[in-house]
Amino acid sequence: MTADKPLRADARRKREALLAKAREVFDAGEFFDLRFDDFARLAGVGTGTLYRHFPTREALAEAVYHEEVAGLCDRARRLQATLPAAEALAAFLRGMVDHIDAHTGLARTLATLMADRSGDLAEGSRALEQAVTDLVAAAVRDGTVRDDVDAGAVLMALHGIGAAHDRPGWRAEADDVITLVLDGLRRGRTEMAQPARRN
Amino acid sequence: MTADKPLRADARRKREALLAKAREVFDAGEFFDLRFDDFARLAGVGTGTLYRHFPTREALAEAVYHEEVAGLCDRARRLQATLPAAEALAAFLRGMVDHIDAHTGLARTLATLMADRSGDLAEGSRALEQAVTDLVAAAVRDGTVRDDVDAGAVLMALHGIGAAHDRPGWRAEADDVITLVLDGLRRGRTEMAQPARRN
DNA sequence: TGACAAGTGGAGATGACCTCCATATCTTGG
DNA sequence: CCAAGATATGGAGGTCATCTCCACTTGTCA
Repeated sequence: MTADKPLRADARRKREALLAKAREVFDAGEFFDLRFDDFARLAGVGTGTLYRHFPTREALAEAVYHEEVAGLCDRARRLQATLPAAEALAAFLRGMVDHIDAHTGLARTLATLMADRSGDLAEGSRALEQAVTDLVAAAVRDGTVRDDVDAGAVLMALHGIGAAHDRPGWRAEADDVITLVLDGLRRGRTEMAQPARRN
Repeated sequence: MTADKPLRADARRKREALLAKAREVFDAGEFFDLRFDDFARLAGVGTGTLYRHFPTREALAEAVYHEEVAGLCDRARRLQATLPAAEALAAFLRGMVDHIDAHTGLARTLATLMADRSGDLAEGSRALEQAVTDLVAAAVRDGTVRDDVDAGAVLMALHGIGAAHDRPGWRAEADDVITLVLDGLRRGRTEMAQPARRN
């Protein structure tokens, strides 16, 4: 998988410059308002070089996203190691909202990419999904969370939060989504909520 | 608002043709794989005519989306008139999943547009939002649903469902999201779910 | 240090988007 | 019914972002 060849010193430097500038532009939310060529210039690199390192906008985004996700996964692991399962899950989800809130531009960018070509980001997402799945599984194991809903549902809810981040009352609503999910995850309680599954 | 001038017979016909073809292409999920010019040809119309009626892709989408939303709002009103508030809400949300499931291409298209330029669809969305808000408000009024979460949170969750519609286990996960939301909406239950709001 | 490999940058081809206007089609008053 | 004016059409062509290509520079290794 990561059988990448050594990469010349020169090249690594340019690549780093591109990533650094990309992170900056991401956070400013200007990723899509910028001509891709201009972005190259902005990073002090020729167009050709940009395209060599990142063949598409999405590839560049994926690279940034990757580090982002790695950080979040670390956090999930730390929480899981130091808190009871249910609290770890709650803390993680609350933290996600904080994180998105603190990096609005990045959230906007990623939401767009997700919707556009979710395939390209799927690999990065997988790690995040795994982290959430682990958190939920642990809580199910110790009986604090119901076992009849898929962790994917939590991912979907998170996705909704990220994708809708430009709503006026975003922060409050996002917190409410988490509240609903966490309360909904408590064991039992399915009276008015049977899916009318057809065939 | 709708102070549109009469529109010539000819023009109306073309416009209708465009909308019909658009709906078709939407449902097939090919909306973004098609050159906009080619779409005009496909609908049997010149490029100029296409652009006159719908200045942008988004404008065209908005028109299709508008009818879509009108149908959903009707449904919400009917449910609200014939069922107890909580059941109406549940039925509506379950029905949304069915609807999206039955119109995958459309869901994909709308999700993309939402993320890209949510501003353009905001007007259409507003009607849907109002419908959900009404359903929730009624359920809050008769005491079956908690009053401390915003209806916007439900919208966000729905958004997540729509946006993630290409996940492998979509249907089951979508049902689970609704289950979580509905169970979470039941009164009380906030022990492990306090938002750690900062300032 | 020389020679080969690896990487660079930017000029220009490509192709999608949108504008513009000469032409065609409706409509309406006489 | 028919002219005249208003309204709408379509597609050729301009504009501009994207991406390719290759002559040249820079790094690496013996």
